[in-house]
Amino acid sequence: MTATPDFLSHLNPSQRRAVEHFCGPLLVVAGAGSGKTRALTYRIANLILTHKVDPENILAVTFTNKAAREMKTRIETIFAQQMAQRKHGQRLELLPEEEQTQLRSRVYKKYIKPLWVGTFHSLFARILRLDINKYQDEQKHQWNRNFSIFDESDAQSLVKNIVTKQLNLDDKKFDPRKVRYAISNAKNQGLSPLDAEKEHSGYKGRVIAEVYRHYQNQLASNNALDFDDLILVPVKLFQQNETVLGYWHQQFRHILVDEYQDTNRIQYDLIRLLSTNGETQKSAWNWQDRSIFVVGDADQSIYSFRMADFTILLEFQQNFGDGLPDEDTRTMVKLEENYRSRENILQAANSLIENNTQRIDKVLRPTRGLGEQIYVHKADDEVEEAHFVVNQIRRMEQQYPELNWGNFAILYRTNAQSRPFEDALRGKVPYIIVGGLKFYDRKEIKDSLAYLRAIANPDDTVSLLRIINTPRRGIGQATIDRLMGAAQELNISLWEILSDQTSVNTLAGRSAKGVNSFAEIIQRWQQQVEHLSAAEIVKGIMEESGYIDDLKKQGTDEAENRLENVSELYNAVLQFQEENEDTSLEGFLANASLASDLDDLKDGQKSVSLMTLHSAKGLEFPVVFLVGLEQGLFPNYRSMDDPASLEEERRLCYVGITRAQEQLFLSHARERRLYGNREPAVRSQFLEELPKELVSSTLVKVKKSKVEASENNLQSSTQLNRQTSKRSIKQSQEWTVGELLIHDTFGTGEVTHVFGSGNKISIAVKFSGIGQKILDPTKASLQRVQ
DNA sequence: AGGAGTGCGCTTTTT
DNA sequence: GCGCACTCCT
Repeated sequence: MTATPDFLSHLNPSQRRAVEHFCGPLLVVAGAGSGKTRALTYRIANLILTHKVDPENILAVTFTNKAAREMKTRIETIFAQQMAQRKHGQRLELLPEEEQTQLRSRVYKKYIKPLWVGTFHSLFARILRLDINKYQDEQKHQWNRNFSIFDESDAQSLVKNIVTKQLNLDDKKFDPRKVRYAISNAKNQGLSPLDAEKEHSGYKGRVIAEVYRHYQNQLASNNALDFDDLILVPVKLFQQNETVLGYWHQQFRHILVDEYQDTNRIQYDLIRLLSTNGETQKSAWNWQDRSIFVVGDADQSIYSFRMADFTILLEFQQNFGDGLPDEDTRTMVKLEENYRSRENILQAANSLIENNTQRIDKVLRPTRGLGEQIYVHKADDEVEEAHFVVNQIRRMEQQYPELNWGNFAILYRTNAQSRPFEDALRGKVPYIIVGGLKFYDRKEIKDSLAYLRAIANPDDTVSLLRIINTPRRGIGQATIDRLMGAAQELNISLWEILSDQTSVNTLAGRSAKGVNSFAEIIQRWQQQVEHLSAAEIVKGIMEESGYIDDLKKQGTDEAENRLENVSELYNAVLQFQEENEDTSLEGFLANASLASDLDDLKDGQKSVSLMTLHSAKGLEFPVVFLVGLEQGLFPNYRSMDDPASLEEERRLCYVGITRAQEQLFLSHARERRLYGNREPAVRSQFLEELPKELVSSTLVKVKKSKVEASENNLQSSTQLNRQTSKRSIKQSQEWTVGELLIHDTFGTGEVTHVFGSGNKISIAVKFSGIGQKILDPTKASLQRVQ
């Protein structure tokens, strides 16, 4: 590999400082759209290329699995590019396809696969599968490497069961959801059930601590962990076992954390333990050949309900850095140029966020043209709002050849708002909904996974109970109660009863036959788990259990759909096996529990994206519709009487606005259905916080009667805004000779000629070391420099 | 044991 | 306005 990587020329000076930083701590304050992913990926590449860091010594924490995948792909491209240059003296994309694939797969194997890139949860689930046998909690509970990961609904029902059945409490007074939240809270402060008991003197707190204790006992007896445990257990393990900590400290010499403003205390503890080997004295730290590199933006902190705490970011300079003022510090870099959005959009975002008091001043310098005004649409109700948005999308898609459906996003505060938009889009425009009912939350998928979990981890009683009578095997509640009662009395797991025919025959009475045949199927697959791939097991167990036949027998559309989903799950397993070396059932299950809908959002998919503002973090779209801007909805009524929560809502709005590249539409309705009743709605205060001169509401209103009308009508009603829109889109193509730009694959270049006019522009760009290229600016992905 | 019918409460956001 | 939990009936 080359000694001085030329890819560094793609960076602006601050990005370059961040990328070239080698040892010790560094905080990168990265505003929206300032190229932080670029900084992260280039830095990783540079560590390996320039500083000869072994990829397996790099730990990079991302916020979603999707971000992790993207990061890996981008690093792979950098390496493949370098290799193409060195071995063939050519740009990667100029090589034969076959050659490219081969190069990429070599790069992947050598440099990408050994990297530790993922979310906190997936990375530490992986570490726990290696080391959890060395851990014991305060109450001497232990787990083994086949542990199940309980998702939020598993956790929820466990709590509910404890509150209502085991402790016979009033679930009005002890709302299982609130209790679960309190437990999560305790875990995120690193408190054990015993700590929680000491912490609380009041009745309610003590009861919750008791539920927590029961909850933790049950997790342990199921050999299961919840999401919080995936972070908490490693922290406790590292604290109680310095050999284990030492091992991982040694392993992860370079730690990178993305979206640092959304980490919470316990995640901070984890990172701190790993990077400092548990030394509390700064003077004892040794940064030789080590670094901690975090990237974040306090203005985009939107996960405090998940205990995220952006003061952790603000404290980085004291905790890790030199603590010097901004002018003198060597442990902080600010990325302030925004390469994403039009100036109008940026100014709106900036004005909005200035209404927050809890922030550090940060400027976002625009690098692109002024762009369009922001349109605010006042709709009659949520149905008309949806029609407005959909019609606007159809118009623009038709009008601008450079726009496709995938360039539009509809963002809302709550998942429940998606329905009217789906209704308006259906049959007309391809769309995908991110979030809401996730694939892995569907009944048939949860059932399938329960079969797999029961096979991988026989102690997982929750899963066994889910499927013991699904499909129907004539096993009723009475039988289940007797089996469970016996297990509890003997202090053994349900499975130990089920797998013993004598016990079953005594306890289950007339259902014994069903129970025994169920146990026998599970047992047979358990015995083969080591020899078979996850895919073979899924296929086998779902057929043999009668689950598939049962659905086929039903013959309804719904059952048909469920069958499709089950086979979709099978495909997911196959895909997982292709992408991962760990093809074991446990490997797949861990992945499945931590997967999210967002992970499937692909760029190539030419569909309008519908999602919540939270899901939209980190994404960008040429045209964004931010809908439902009404008091009580956004900002949400639960946040309105608490200043800190209101500021978080405002940050959420800020995140939404800064997703837009070219054009931003905001909408609100005069009245809206809520729980089935029509309620009048008031404009969101956030709308009032935008500078008047940036906003326009003169867009031609589409009347309800026109909604079903043909394209002709749509065209005529758009007359007014056509000119202005056109100007905005065109502006992105206006290039002048001498301008500098960054091309995704060719790097930095200078515009030498501009050909043609109007929509048919092409430009000639001179790239250093590559020469001149003629590009279509509407097709190529270009970033203007300054 | 299992299906059908009724009433109640609910909506933030997610790894 | 919908999903879920509970009850009653076969």
